Amino acid sequence: MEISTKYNPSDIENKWYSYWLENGFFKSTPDEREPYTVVIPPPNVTGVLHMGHMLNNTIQDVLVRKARMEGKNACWVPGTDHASIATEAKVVNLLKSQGIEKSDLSREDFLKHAWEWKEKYGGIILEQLKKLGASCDWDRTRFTMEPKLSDAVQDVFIDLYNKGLIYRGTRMVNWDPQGKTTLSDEEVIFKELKDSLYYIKYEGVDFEGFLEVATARPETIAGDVAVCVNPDDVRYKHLIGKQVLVPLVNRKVTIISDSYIDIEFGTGVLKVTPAHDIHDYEIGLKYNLPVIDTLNEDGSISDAGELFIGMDRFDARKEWVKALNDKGLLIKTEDYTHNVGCSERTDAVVEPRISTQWFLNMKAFMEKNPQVLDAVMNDEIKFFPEKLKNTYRHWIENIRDWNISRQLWWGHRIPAFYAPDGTFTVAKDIDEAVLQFQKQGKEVLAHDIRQDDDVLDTWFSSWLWPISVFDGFENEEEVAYYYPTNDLVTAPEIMFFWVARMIMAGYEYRGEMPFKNVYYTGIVRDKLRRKMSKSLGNSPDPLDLIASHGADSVRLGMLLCAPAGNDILFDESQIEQGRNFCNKIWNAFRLIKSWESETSELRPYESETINWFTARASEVLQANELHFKEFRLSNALMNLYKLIWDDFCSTYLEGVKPAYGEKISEAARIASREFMDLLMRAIHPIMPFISEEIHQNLALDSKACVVSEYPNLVSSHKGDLDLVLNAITELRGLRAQHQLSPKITLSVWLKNTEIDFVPFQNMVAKLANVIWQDSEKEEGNFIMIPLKSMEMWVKLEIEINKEEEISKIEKELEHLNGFLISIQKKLENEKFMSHAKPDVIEKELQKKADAETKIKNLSQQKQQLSA
RNA sequence: GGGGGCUUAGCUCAGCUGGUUCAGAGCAUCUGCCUUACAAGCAGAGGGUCACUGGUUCGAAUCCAGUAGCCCCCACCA
Repeated sequence: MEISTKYNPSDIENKWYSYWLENGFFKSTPDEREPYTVVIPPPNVTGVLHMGHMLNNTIQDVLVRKARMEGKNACWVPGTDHASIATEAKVVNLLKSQGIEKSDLSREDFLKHAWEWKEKYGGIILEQLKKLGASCDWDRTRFTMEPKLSDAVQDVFIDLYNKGLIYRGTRMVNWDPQGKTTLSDEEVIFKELKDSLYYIKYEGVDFEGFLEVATARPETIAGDVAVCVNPDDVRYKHLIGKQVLVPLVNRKVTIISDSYIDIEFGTGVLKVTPAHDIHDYEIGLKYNLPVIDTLNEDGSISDAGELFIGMDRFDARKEWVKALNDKGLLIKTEDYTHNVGCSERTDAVVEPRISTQWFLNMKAFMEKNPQVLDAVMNDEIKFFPEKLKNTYRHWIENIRDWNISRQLWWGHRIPAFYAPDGTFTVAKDIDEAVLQFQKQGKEVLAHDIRQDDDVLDTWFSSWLWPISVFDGFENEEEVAYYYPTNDLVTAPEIMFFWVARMIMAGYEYRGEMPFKNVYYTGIVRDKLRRKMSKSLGNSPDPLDLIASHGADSVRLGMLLCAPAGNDILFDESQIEQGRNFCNKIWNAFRLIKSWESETSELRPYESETINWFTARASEVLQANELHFKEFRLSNALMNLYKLIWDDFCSTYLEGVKPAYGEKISEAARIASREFMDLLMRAIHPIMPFISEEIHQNLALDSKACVVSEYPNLVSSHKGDLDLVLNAITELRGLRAQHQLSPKITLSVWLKNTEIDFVPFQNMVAKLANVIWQDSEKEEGNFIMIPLKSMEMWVKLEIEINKEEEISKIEKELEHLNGFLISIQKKLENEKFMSHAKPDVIEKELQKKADAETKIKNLSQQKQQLSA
């Protein structure tokens, strides 16, 4: 049957993916083999595949597939994250579009809607990963909010509470007025905003005149409880202790002093608003000032705000400015650029807010688990790229308490229960809570008790992922085998959110690291270095790319330029390169497939070519082992790309290819099929589909490619073919240089042959289109090409410009002589001879000898031309 | 403000412990080819003061210091 000249991925990909699933090749159960484990960074359950996922999961798949082929028990655990705030926001929006407000729903009803959403959209992203070829053990798919994982989360919360590491406290926290929840410090992103700085009059009560206060937030003026100056500020020293009127609300507040105040900034006078600024809050605590919270949870002005009650904070700001101006209290307005914290999820400007929340005491935790930092610093857990170790250390060393409670419904509800008197206990369920209260001597019944309304930060479940996906909190069977996992592939931006915390949970609950290596991928950007995002519209849909070019092409395109930690500049042309490569492979396969053989022994050039390629392939495979170990996947890929395209297709196949009308020897045909298969196995982790197709088609063994052996060749016998290839390249170059049509046959003869060239003559004749002469042709124009110490003479059918040739040779001679002199100088240099290592000197001597030979050859050639 | 990193061909990047056959690769460009696997191909070619300035060394793209530009992380002065 005729095979198409183009590789057609779509049918092939579906066929083999189903085949792999049907045969259970991705399944893993503990056995006597060495485990190789990867847990997927669980994508948001409501998410869809974007380019970042593509990159990330392609890398994981490469690692997992290679390990599987190396005979390890490869286990890649997939799953999704409930993504508390992100999912809840989506559900809230969906309901809103149906005219339903979250506030109109009970917790139970809302959760019903949320689960419906999850059931409907939750599997999409995993289905998309299958299109990419991801070889996850799908039977192990987990979800962070499924019962077992939820149990683990609650148990851990209770355990940490009992250990005194989790506490409930009133602190200034980050408040997202849109999500109406607190956020951890990591969920706040600072963005540069252009605002105004307003200079406002605070009239003196018991002194003449006024103080000028600069603020960016006039809408919080109603929350002012003092103004503060630096005690050393000569402008205001005499006013300390006196009073001013808070504008518009006319509250009398005292002028206090604190060294925190920067004399240089603004007017050197700070309005103290403890409810709305972390530093003001601290000053308030220090001087025992009241707290007036002028904002509601949705960011509108509260009753305590007195003016513009109910208005949104940003509208209220404008109104305040207008009102201040009307009263003549606004002195001036300056443009002001500063950084403002925004919610990672909702992008709303975050408000500092005093609130009672649950916290994890990180300092105490770290003191208990010093390995969390040490293991990374001493490379027990290796980071790729290594430079991120510093970032990690800095964060750990400056770690602050982790706010783990969220005012949301979608998530793991905090297992804390409150008695009517306001005291609480932490317990697995309400019955246990009753028992605990009773132990404390409180007579409460179940219906008197109220569970905490809040849920836990999403990452409070994700940090258990490498343990909980193996049910490691309830039985040892699987976790003992699979844990610690091997490689984690993730983005640097979630190093603190997730990676660091998994390491923490790992040491706390397993006494061991959760993974041995962390590969941080870069961000996928477009050609203009902009981050690919939905909102910018510069991100292609990965599924479209797969549909039009094939998964293998997409995977190759992604990996071609994705060194660890470097951003990848994605361009569809890279995928075209992948597609071209697939075609190249495909056509090599077609060629081999088409060969008819005859039962003859290996011809000398066939056997030389086979030896040469064996050595080349072995060289590349050896080098790649190191590349893979160091996660230099793009290097490994490039090596394979060149091995297949240049060494196999351009050299090997052209070398053994029979001349027109002739047949290949059976032995060479078999060798070629074996090489083809070897290359397919080598490239399989990167391009699983085309390699499986060809491997199965060649049918050299009964195993599927996906579970066949990863090739490991050891051969260093390269033979003399390099010199021959050199000759071919020279001849082709000569032809191109003189614009000789490939149809013209050149006459060639050799002098001073140092190897037996005869076996290769046919090959050279075929690939460079030459005919061999037995002896010198004394007539006509000829040119000498040096091949090491050999000389190859070529008779040209055209007139050559002797002077041009001579000047070319002279130029080269000049260069070589310069080179020779520099080496000679070096060798005469006593310091070099005494300092340099023997092998370096040896090398230099060899260079010298080679240069001398070349010079000799060229001089001779020059002489010949001049004659 | 603190910390880290980057600067090598038009583009994206390799260059591990210093040694001028290490100045490289892929893509792009140019030239010639519809050669009986592949024009999504084949065969050739051009292209870089390795950011700048000093220093260490017999020898520096490679080590050190400073300068300039870019990037990332952390902090977040009203």
